[in-house]
Amino acid sequence: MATGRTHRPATRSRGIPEATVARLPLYLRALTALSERSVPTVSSEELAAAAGVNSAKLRKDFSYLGSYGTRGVGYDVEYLVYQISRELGLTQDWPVVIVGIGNLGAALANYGGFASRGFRVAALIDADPGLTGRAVAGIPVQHTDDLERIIQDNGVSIGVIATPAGAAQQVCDRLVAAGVTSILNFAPTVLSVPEGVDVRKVDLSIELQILAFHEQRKAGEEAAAEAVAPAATRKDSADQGPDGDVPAVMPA
Amino acid sequence: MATGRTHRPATRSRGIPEATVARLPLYLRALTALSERSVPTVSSEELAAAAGVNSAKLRKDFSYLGSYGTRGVGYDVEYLVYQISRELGLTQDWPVVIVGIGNLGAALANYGGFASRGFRVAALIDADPGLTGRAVAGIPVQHTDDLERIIQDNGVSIGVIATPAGAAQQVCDRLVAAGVTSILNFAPTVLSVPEGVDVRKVDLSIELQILAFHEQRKAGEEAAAEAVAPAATRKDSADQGPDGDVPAVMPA
DNA sequence: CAATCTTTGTGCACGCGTTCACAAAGACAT
DNA sequence: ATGTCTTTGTGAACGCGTGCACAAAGATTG
Repeated sequence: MATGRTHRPATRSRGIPEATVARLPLYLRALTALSERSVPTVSSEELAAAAGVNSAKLRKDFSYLGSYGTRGVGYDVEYLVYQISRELGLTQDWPVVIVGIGNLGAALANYGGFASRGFRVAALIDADPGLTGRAVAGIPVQHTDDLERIIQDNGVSIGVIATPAGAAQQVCDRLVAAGVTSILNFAPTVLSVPEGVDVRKVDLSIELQILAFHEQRKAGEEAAAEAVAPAATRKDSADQGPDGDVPAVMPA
Repeated sequence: MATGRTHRPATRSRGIPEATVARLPLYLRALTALSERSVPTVSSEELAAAAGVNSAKLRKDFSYLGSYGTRGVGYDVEYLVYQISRELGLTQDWPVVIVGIGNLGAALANYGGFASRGFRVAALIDADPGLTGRAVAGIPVQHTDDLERIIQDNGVSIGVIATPAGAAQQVCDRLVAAGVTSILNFAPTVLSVPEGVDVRKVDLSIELQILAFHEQRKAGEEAAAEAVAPAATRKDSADQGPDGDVPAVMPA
C-alpha cells in the first residue's frame, strides 16, 4: 500500500477498486502462462485456481473491466491478456531508473520480470564514484550528481529506490523534484511525498516478521495441545514457552 | 497475504487482527529508531507520524496488545519495543534457509535487516553443483540434495524461496515435507501448500504493474485537463493517449 | 486538594471488500 | 425451434478495517 502521507483512501481510481487493481497482475501472469500453452479459452473457475483466488472474486474483478466473458464458455485468453495489459498500462513503454546499486539494486537490474512487462531499465544510479561507469546487467552505472538530467533525458516517471535507509528520503525528494511521480521503495523507511506521487514499499524484513508472528502462534497452540495430550509428534527443537513472558528488557 | 489455498480468512489470530499484525513491524522500526536516540517516551501522534499511519489507528492497534500507555504522557519507548518484539516472536531465534542463490538470493543473504531482528540465515541452498561450497555472505552454499537434512539439523521452520518460477513449487513441497511451516516466496508463482502452512509472497514485477496503472491514470486525467485548458505545464515526454485503445493484439 | 490540561483507550458509524446465490445469457444437442 | 446445460455477471448480505469523537485517566500546577 502507498505510504500514509498521500493516503488516497483506497480511492477507486476509475471505478476499479484498489484491491482489484492489485490482483490484475496476478490474473495476467496466469493468463500469459495459458497463452503460452496455446489454451484458447478459460473458465473463471480454472483461472481462479491458477491465480490462487476465489472464482466469484475473479468474476467480480473482471466485471469492473467490462463484460469480456461468454456465458457457458468462459473467457478468451488472448483477448483478456490484451484487455488487462491495456488496463494496467502495459501496452506502453515505461522507462525506470534504479537508484542504489548494492546487492539488491543489482539483483533488481538483473531481474527478468521487468523487461517482460514493458518496463525498461533506463538507467542505474549510485552515489559511489567507484561504481560509476561499471556495467551491471549490461547497463552502465551513473553517478547521483546526474540524477536530474537522467530523469529528464529519459522521460522517467517511475523510480526504484534500493539505497540504504538513511539516503532514501533524500533520493526520493530529488526524484520527485525531477519529475518522478511513482516510486517503488525497498529501503526500510517511511517516505513522505507530495500529493499526487504514489509510493509502494517492499520490506523484506517486515514480511519475515509477520511470518514469525504466525509461526510463534502455531508453536503456542501446539504446545497447548501437547499439554493436554503430550505426544512426541514434534521434532525436538527447543520450543520456547508460548506466552512465557520472558523477562528481558523490562524498564522502569 | 497468504496464498489462496490455506486461506485463513483474515482470522484474527489471537484477538489481534491481521491488519494490525502487519503494522506491528512498522511501529517496531520507528520505536527502535527512537530508542537509539534515547527518547524515553513518545505520544501516539508522534509515533504515528514516524510510522506513516493515522494516530487513532495506532492507538487502536496497541489496544489489542493491552494498555501499555500512560494517559497524559504517552508510551514508554523501551517497554513498547519489548512488548511488540515479544508479540511478534522476535525475542527468540529464528533459523532461516534461503533456497535459490541467484542474484536475488545472494542479495537476501547479504541483507542486514534479517540478522538485526532475530532472524539467522542458517543455510543457503542451490541446485547448481557449481555453486556448492562457494561462500555467499560468509555462508557456504549447500546442494539441494541435502535440503531435508539441513532443515532438520537446524530446526528450521521458515524458508525463503528465491528460485526461478519453474522450481518454486517443487522446492516448496520439499521444504514443507521436511518440516517448514512458513514460507516467504519471491518466485512469481502461486504456491499451493497444505493446511497449517503460511505463505507470504513478494513479487517485484507486480508492484511495478500497480504503479504503472496509477501512473497511466494520472497521465490520462492530466491529458483530459489539458484538453480543456491546454497549457505547457508538463515536460514533453511522449504522452501516450489516455485511453486511446491502441490496437495491438486484438484476436478474433 | 482542587482545577486544568494532555493524551490514551474505545464505542460507534461508515465504507470497502468478500462471498453467496441466482437469474440471465449463450452454447450445444436434438 | 425448443430444451438442456454450462458459465457468466451481479444484487444483496455480511464482516473487517478505518476514522471520528469523546469520556476516562492520569500528570501537573497552583
